[in-house]
Amino acid sequence: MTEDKRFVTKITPKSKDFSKWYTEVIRTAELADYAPVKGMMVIRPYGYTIWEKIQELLDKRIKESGHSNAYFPLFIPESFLQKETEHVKGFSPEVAWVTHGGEEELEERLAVRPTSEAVIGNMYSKWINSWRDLPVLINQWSNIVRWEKVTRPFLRTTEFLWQEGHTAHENYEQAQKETLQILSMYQEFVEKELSIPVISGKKTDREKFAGALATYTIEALMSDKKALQMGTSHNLGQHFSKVFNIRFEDRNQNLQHVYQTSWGVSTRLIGALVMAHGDDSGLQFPPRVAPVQVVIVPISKGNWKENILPTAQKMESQLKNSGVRVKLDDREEFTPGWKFSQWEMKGVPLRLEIGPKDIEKNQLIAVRRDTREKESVPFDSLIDKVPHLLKDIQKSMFEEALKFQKSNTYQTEDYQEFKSIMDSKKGLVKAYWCGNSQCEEKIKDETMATIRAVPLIPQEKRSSKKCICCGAQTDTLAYFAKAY
RNA sequence: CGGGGAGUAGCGCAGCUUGGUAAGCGCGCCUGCCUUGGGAGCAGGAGGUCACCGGUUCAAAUCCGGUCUCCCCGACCA
Repeated sequence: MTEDKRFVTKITPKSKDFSKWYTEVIRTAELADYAPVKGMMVIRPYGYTIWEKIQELLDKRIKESGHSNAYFPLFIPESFLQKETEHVKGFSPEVAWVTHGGEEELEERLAVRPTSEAVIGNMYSKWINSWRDLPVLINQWSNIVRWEKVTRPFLRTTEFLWQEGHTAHENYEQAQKETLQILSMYQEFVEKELSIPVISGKKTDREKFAGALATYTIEALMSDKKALQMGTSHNLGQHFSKVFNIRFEDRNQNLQHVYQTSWGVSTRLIGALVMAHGDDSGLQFPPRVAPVQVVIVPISKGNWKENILPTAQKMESQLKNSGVRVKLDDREEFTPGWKFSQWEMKGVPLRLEIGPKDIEKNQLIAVRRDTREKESVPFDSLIDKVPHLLKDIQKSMFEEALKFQKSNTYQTEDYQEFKSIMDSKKGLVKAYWCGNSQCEEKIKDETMATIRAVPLIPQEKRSSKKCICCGAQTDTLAYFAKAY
């Protein structure tokens, strides 16, 4: 009978229906809610706090590596977008257009930015004249609109928030160096702060950014064993500088076009946090980005307001002073058990319980969200113990995810085996690929798997094998997976 | 964009086949009492333009047409 009651408020188990679990958990935990316009969502305070943490931690890295923030306009003249043909072909199906200002029809339509290469290119042509002006290292935090046909909260929404870096350099080598430096910055950021292990590499021509020379990506395996693109870094070469006429006089007094890069990560990272770490009880956030790192639940028993609450409050202020994001749940209307479930669902990494028995023993109980291990902690060591536990949770969440990634990564040279893995177990499959997009296409048609990344393997470590699809000799190894 | 499913209280749903009696259930919410170490109990109470627009009818949550949104599976997509 209690089983029935519990079932009502519980979310759909992840194993039963992953999609349903995903949307339910996002709404129940109040990360986001659907907005009245198709494909758009409201990021609620609890979810937005995570975005603020991501911004804070990534912005620091962006600035430390020499970049500065700026802000470019939301609207882009249609003629700008059309200058780079590949670019416009790539984005035109998903651009939203402004056609009127008030009642007046505009002479030229304005695109709501689907990305900012075009406006920024236009501005760079005015700002850059000499090699002394280079490199230009600018980042912007902004919103983006892409008219997507299929949308899902955080993973793909009509409007989303992101960061886009746009740099200009003297030569190809410097642009390439920047592209790869950013890629490894993203990898380090995602693995350290979000506790999500990624694979990194180059995108195939089919999957690269519209208008780029080369696109590099970090990809992670979600817990339903599908891959998610977490961030990309593009070497744009001179494509945009040629069409936007971004020229400079180089050190040898020759006039030439700059070499550019662009790179971004978006609110999709929040979706990744949900799918990589969540379980049947709900969300699970790594402490570094968790909106609430520690929740204190006083056991409201007997005369608890006099006997227990003051201690709980003291714990709260001690932790707050030592920089921990802590919340004291002193609501009277809920039982402790209810609160336990509630905060687990919301993904709080550490819970501290304090009850009459603990007061007697001068201790409290600490419960980890990831392992659910309970341990008693003496009051005296609270301030030392909590940061230590949080650090450990951060680390072991990464290790758990890495273990999952490894045990769901396969390597095969047999196409039948490849197919059967994609059919049954799913996950990442490493296989040799000839580099031909026809093979890539064929594999996609037959297995639904796409090439997520071609890992960057140094020449001397390469070996030569047969393409999984056509059998041609090749030294290119690729990661295949079904993807979001 | 194609195929399928759905929209009734904050959430999950029943009612629709056969139009009228009935806007109903569980959870949540409010008030009070009592409880509180893993989603307590009792009593009372509030809450609905039945997604929207139009049509048929004496009468529509229920029948018909259209629109919007969400979910699932494809196609497409940094």
